[in-house]
Formats: sequence, structure tokens, C-alpha cells
Amino acid sequence: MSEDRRLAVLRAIVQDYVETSEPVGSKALLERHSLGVSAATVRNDMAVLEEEGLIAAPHTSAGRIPTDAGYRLFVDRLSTVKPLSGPERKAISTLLDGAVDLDDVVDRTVRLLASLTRQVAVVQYPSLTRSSVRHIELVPLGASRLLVVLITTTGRVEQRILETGMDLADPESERMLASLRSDVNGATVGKTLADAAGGLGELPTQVDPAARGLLAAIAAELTEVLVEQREERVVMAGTSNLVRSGEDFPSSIGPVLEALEEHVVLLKLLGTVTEQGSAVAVRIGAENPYAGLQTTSLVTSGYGAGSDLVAGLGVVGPTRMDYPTTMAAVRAVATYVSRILAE
Amino acid sequence: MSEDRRLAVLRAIVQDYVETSEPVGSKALLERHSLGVSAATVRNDMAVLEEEGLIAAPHTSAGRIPTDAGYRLFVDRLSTVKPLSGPERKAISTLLDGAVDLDDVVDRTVRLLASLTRQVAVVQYPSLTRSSVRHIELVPLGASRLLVVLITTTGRVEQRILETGMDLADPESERMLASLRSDVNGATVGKTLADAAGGLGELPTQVDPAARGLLAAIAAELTEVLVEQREERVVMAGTSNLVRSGEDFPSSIGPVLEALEEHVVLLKLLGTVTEQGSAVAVRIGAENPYAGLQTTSLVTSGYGAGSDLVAGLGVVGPTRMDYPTTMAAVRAVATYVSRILAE
DNA sequence: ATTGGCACTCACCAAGCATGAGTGCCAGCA
DNA sequence: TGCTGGCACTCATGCTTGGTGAGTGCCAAT
Repeated sequence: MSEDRRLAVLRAIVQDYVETSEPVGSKALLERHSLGVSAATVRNDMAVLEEEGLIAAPHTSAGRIPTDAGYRLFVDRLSTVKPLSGPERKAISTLLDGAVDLDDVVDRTVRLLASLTRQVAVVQYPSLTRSSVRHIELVPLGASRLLVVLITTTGRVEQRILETGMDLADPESERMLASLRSDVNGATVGKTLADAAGGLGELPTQVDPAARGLLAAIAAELTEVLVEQREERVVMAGTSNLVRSGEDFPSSIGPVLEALEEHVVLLKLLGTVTEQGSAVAVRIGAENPYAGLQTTSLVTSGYGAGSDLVAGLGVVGPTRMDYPTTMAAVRAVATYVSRILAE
Repeated sequence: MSEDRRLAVLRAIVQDYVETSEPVGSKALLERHSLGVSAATVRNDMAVLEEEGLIAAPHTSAGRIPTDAGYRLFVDRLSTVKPLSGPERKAISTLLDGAVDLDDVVDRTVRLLASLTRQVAVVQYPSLTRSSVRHIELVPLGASRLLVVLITTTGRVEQRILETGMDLADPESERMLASLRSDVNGATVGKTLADAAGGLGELPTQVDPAARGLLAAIAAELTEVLVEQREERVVMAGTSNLVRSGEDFPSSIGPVLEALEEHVVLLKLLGTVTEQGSAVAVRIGAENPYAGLQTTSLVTSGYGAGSDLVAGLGVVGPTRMDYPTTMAAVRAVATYVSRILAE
């Protein structure tokens, strides 16, 4: 039974193709790997692999390249995640340790991931819904407007400006605000964001009638932030790496860039990731639900403080990608940044 | 004296080249513009223009293309800013009016600018140093850490986490924090950020000795935010437009993308703009001090609330760019977003 | 099941050639 | 003096052609 050797051939094809970016033929394969068989045998194996849909020939007299299914098999069964080198690990930790706040952590993470993998890196801000409320602050702005600030356990700060239609400048209102502030905080602090929205709903019954209108407005604004979570943000770096590997994209990198600019798309992609735990997930080529990204592969992982994951990060690159190395980098960065956030 | 006609020829060359992206020859020029003279005359004019360094021929038997100097002359003396169409103006105002907070304003602005000009748009966040302090909030996080939140008049929120080394959980500390909070706010609110830093420096003498250490730490952190202003951010959109106009870049768009990812560079560029007032500024090709951007042109403008400008925005595109239209779009967007912020 | 051999295919490259847009220059004309 | 028409020349571009070689599929032999 030659099943094993056929897989070895597939592995060799993937490795060579990733390295050279050229279709690999039976002969070239023999020179670079000691398979212990002749070229003709390899050719037979290749024919079978092609029949199984794992490799394909771009044209008649060319070598073979892996298909999406071929990469999938390679990732699932033929590769081992290559550990990072010592210096690399060190670089990761020292770079991330230098961050001063959450923004800075995210910023450094995304740049790090991009330079480490030499691909496009994407990092989602720690998601609101999975963290909980640390503090809510109400700040009057000018005569009638109110700034509502929400601070989460992940150190994230959300803000909204609210037109109250009331005069907030007089001392009376100030006292009212102070009382509202403590009420709102009492009803939400420590709860997850989803629960906090519920807590807000129950508040109006317990409150000075004069303040009810204002409270309702505040609650509405906060609920929007809490529930709709529309403010989820992603940051991106390394887009210039796309053009370097530009030949890997059949048509052009244009559609890819467009898809990447649609942050909503990225959020969807990273969102599904966090549900799968902290394992590194790989989505290859057409497995990807978004048209613009069907020529790319995504390597992603969840990350976050402690045991509850709060967001996703990952890299986007051509399907012809060094999966073992990339997966190692993504995993390592996710681990380190989680550690930082756990503090 | 044929000076006028020569300039008319230059104008025609720029217009045609921008439209067709192909070197324009004497004959093609005559077909598209009624100059009232013969091809030979145009050729003579072209020869002069070439001698003056305003146009150049990519190779012997090709038409001419404008040089950076040619574009410069065109922008300065030969073009009029083309006003936007009614629907365009309407689209701008309705889109920007829908923004819910500062982040959203900036986000919408940059996307709008990108789609309007079909180029890469860049928007700088309203700069800290030019706005003033609205409110400072101190929030204990866990046992010993303190979150310092700075809210500016432009609605921007800056945050820093501080390791105090003290126990902040007990009621005693809470009272101290409350007092510190009002002291700090008293010393800073209403001042410009630069002045606020000064106000903080004078505070320690007036404060409960027990709180001095903490205050010093807070002041140090705030001063860093206030003075170093290192948190200046830019957002970008429309990078996919770069590849569309990819043929315009001699080598590749790679270096351009790299330069654009260096936010520091963009900040420098936009920074010089705000000093020039709200007029639209154009920087063409090699006029640009940054290597990666020497094949691009920048069209920028300051924007901000009221009479004091607080930040810059603009677009980056190939030197072969429709300057009149782009300048009109940049100016219009800057005006509208300023109006929104002035509220 | 594996191998060596062989005929065949076809992308790729270089050379040759035609095409035509565009130029510079010059002599004639207003 | 400035404009024009004419003419010879240049040279990038595109097409065709033929040669080359990597790579394949198949088959008979081991």
C-alpha cells in the first residue's frame, strides 16, 4: 500500500511550492527530497493525487501545485507547528512588555504579527460583550450635552455624546447627575456587558422621577453600545506585504485590499474564531465565505485575559503560505498578548 | 509673444494625460483641444516647455508627460478648483451628520474622502495640543492600579493605566481620590493641554502630603500624554484605490504602502499642513520629503472646530491626479467636518 | 508495485519584422 | 519674427515564428 508515500509526495510538493512559488515537477521533487523511489513512481502518485483533487496542474506540461484541499490535508495531517526561535520569542515579549496602554498593546501586537509573518496582520480590539463593566462616567459638556463614558475590565473606553435637551449647568442638575452616576454604576459595575444592559432596564423604577427622562436617554445610549457592540474595531498592518507576494494572486490584490478594508468582514471572520477557543484556526482559500478573500488563507486565534477569550487576531496571506511557521507565530503572539492582558 | 499659448499647451497636456494616462503627442492634442494653431507650432512649444523642465518625454518617439514642475505650475496658475456637484455636497453633509461620536466622525470622514476622490484618504485625529481639557477622571482598577482618563474639548478620550503601589481599595483612599480628582480638575479644566501640564506642576504644594506621591505619579502620566502628544493617531482608507492606479507608479506600490503604514510619517506631513491654515495645500512628487512618497502627490487641508485648526486631513495619490477635482473634494470635506466639530 | 524509456505537449523565450505615433528640422510664407 | 507644411528618422509596441526544455502519460519489463 503506497498511501503513506503518496502523502509524503504531497507534503514535499507543498513544501517546495511554498518555497519556490513554482509548480513542482516529478524530477525537481526527487532532487530536493530523498523519497527512495524513481521519478516515474512519483508521477504515478501525482496522477492519483490529482484524481483525488489534492493537486492540480496549471497547464499540460507544467508541474503540479496544491489545491485548497491539498493545503487543507497538509495542515491537518502532514505538518507540525514549527516552534519559534529563541530570539523571536524574546523579541515578542520585550516588544509587548513596553506597551503603555490598551491602544498601544493592540498597535504593537498587529505590527509585530505583520513583521513576524511578513503578511497582513489583523487584530480585533477586545470585544465589549465578553468583558464586563468597570466604571461608567457622566460628564456634562457645555449647556445641554452629556458625555457618557464606559470603561471595561479590559481597559477599553467607549464614549458617546448625548443631547439631553435639559439645562445641565445649574447646581441642581449637578446633584442629580451625581446621584444618577452612582445609580448607574451600582446597577452595572462588575456585570458582563450583556447583563449590564439588563440591569439598566430595571433602574428607572427606583429613581427620582425628575431624573427619569435623563436616565432613560442614558440607558438607551449605553444599551446601544453594550448590545449592538457596533463599535468593535480591528486594526491592520502589513498591507505592503501583500504586494510583495502579489504574484500569488490570480487576478490582482485589489479585491483583497477592498475586502480587508471592510472591517465588518474582518470582524465576522475573527468573531467566529473566538468561539473556537484559543486554538489556532486555519481557513484556506475557497473555504472562506467572502468573495474577495477566496484566494487567501487566514490563520487566526482567539486571545484574551485569563480563561475567557475576548477577541481574535490573525494573519491574511496567499493560500501559498508557510503554514507551520505562520501558525507558530500566530499562536505565540496570541499567547503573549493574552498574558499581558491578564495582568 | 507666445507665452500664453505655451501655457495653454501645458494645461492641455496635463488635462489629457490625467484623463488618458498616456503620453500626449502634438497631434492627439490638436484633436481634443481647439488651440487654433498647427501641430508643428505645438511641437515647437513643446520643445520649449521641455527645455524649461515642465514636461518630459519617456522615450524618443513618444508624447510628453508633465514633470513635477509642470504639475506645480498647473496647480498654481493654470487650474481653477472645480466646485462639487449638488448631490455630492448633499451626500457629504448627510453622511457626516449621521455620526454618533468622534471616532465615528473620523471614520466616516476618511471613508467619504476615499470614495469621493477614489484615492487613499488620510485623516488625523484632532490633535491634543491644540484642544483643551474638558475633564479628568480617576478610576481605581483592582487593588493598586489606577486608570487616568483625559477628556478633551474635541470629545477625544485618552487613557493611561498607572501602577501606584498603594492600596486603593479602602474608604480612606477613596476619599483621597475624590479630593485628588477635584484638585486635578480644578487645576486643568478649561486650559489648553500645554497650559494644563503647567497647572499640574504647581499643584503638589497645595495638597495633602499623604497624597503627594500619588499625585506626582498621576501628574507625570498626564504630562506625558499632554506634552509628548505621542498618541496622535491617523486613520486611512482607500488603499485599494492605489492598486487601481498602479500603473502610475514607476516601480511598484509596495514602497508607497510601506510609507503610508508609517503613521509617524503621515503625522509629520499632516502636521505641517495645520500650520498653514485651512487652505488646501498640494505637495507634488519629489517636493515630498519622504522617499516612499516621492512618486505621489498629497492634497491636504487643515480642519477643526471654529477658528483654531486642530488637525489635518488629505488624500494621497499618484502625481498624475485630477488636481482640481481632488482639491475641491478635500476642501469641501474639511469644511463640513469642521462644521460638525464646531457644534 | 516499481522502473526505465519514449513520444508528445506546450509554455516560454528570443529574434525578426511590420507598424505607426511622434519627433526634430528645414524651407517657405504672412 | 512667428507660423506652417513637409519630410526623414527614431523607436516602443505587437505579432509571428521557430527552438528549447521541463514535464507528462503510457507501456513494456522487472
